Amino acid sequence: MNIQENILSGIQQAFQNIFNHDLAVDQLSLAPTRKEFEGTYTFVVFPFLKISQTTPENTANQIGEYLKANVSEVADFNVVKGFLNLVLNENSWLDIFQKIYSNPSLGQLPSNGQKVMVEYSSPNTNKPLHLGHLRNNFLGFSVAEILKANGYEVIKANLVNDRGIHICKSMVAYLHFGNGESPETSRLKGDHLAGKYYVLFDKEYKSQIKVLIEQGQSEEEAKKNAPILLEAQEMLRKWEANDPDVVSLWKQMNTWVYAGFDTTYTKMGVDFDKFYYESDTYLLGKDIVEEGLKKGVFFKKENGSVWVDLTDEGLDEKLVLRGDGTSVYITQDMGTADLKYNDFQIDKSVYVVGNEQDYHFDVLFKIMRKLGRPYGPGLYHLSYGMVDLPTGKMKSREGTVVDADDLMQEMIDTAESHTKELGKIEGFTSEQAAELYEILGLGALKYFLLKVDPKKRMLFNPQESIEFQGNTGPFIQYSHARIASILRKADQLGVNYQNPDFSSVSKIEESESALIFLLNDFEKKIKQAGEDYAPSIMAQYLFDLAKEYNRFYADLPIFNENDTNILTFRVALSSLTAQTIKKGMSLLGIAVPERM
RNA sequence: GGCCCCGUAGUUCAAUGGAUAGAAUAGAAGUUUCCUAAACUUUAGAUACAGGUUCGAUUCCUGUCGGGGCUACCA
Repeated sequence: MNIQENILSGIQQAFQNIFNHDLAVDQLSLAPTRKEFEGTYTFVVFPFLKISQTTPENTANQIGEYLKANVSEVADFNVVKGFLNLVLNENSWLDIFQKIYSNPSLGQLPSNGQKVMVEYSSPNTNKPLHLGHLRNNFLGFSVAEILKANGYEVIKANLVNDRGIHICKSMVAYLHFGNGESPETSRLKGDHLAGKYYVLFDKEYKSQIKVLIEQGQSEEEAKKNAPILLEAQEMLRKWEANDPDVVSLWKQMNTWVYAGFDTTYTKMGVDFDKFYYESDTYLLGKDIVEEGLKKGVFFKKENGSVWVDLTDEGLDEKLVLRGDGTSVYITQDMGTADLKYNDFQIDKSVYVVGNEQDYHFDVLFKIMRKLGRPYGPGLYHLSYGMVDLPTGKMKSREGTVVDADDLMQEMIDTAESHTKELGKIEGFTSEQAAELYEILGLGALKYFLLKVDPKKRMLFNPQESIEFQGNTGPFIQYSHARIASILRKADQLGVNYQNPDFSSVSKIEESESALIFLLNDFEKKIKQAGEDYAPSIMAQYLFDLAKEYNRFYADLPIFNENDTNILTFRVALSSLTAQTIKKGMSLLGIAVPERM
């Protein structure tokens, strides 16, 4: 039982003994005391005045007296209006610290026996990844790691969109303008090569439209009749008919693209346990349409098209199969949902997909629940907001995107020049230096994209957004490096902080208890981040922790301390902070350096 | 038009219905014979607007204004 649970159960007893009223513990909660008041935890009594039948002050005072007398950790209390502020005694702080410090599996909750799949990334194979994909990939990876820490068995999945009209566009343009170019001859990464022809397609398409309009067609007609578009559509038909030439070109281009993606994923530091390809799954789901018709969940219209009626759930009627018997996207998504379950018997399934598809997933999940799928209640759309540029939205076709590879490299370069300016790489080999620049550059980028609530739209200003000071990844990394330096010194001096004896430590400074308070919160934050699928909660926490550590660091010079036990305690406190930062940052997919 | 999301310091972000709305950055002023100044300390600055519910509203409800998304037998 941890300290908060202890106090809450004390409050529960207080209500029983003083007001003769039974309350469940989960009706009670503690908030951290604001720093302008004395105390650690605050209990707000306003909601319970009906029970106490007296003034807020009286209620708070009576509960305070009870806690002081009956809960050993509570040393004192004060009451401000309806706020009961609790002061913990010094021994409790040490007890709390020692309990966490001796836990061999810091930041890892025991297995809950559940399996969850996190699908993320899910790129199209006609173009390279951009800034928006970075948010998706970092989010997906981080959420997967956070769920692991919460005790889930996690399967990271990537559903690659490797077929369809967009790939055919790149292929057609390649046939026209490619001259047999390959990644080797052009020295372009494969995904960038495919992207180049996607852009070329659009350029040619637009100029053909212009010509057709000049010849007298309406814009609408011209958009449908442009020869290069007709070619792409014809190519898609051939692909579906398994035309050997088309399939061979398709395989060739995808092979190039995957090699490019591999490089990018490695740089990002993300990975996957399972790949699904839409070329394998795009025909799935038709059996579910049949099933739905039999169960009466779907209905058929006169022209043979199949629909689901979701008006009772506040949505519309939605098409699930075309009149000609061909699939729409949701048909395939139904099939893939079943496929995932059949492959892994997952309890939960998380889809990391942008919020422009909110409606689509709302419909998909409601359908699967109506069909009574066992995994239905565990379906979750992690809907994240777009990343905007100061110039507006990014568009791949028009080339107004921030390329993922370029951006990561710029970050690493910036980290390098910044580090050199500060003169911080004395004694580094060139390999070590290069590794550090990568850790810092990617740390800054990942932290920047993860510190914001995933649901919210965010702005990325390439000039100003990425910094290395303040609420940033490098600030937290720096705090870790500082501690690492202290631990090296402690090791040199033979300080036994691994198995410390704190029996003679009697006084806890304010900056120490504030730090212990935060360290004690780590597990709670892991749970919250998992329940809300929100790495931002972890990011904010780590920033607060690093900030608190730097305050402690400036406040109390460790090696000037004469009392060996106190010195050892402070080194141990530093060590636990470093471990917490390291583990917490790993949940964000961010590495921390030993020196910087 | 219909549906959904969002409006918080100059800027980028916080705040399970709780106290005097927190940070960071940019601005102003300080800290280094002392473990890494990518740090620390001090200072100034914000809930779009109008109602309502509540002991208490940035948070919940209604309306207005502003921004974004969805609205195809596309995804």
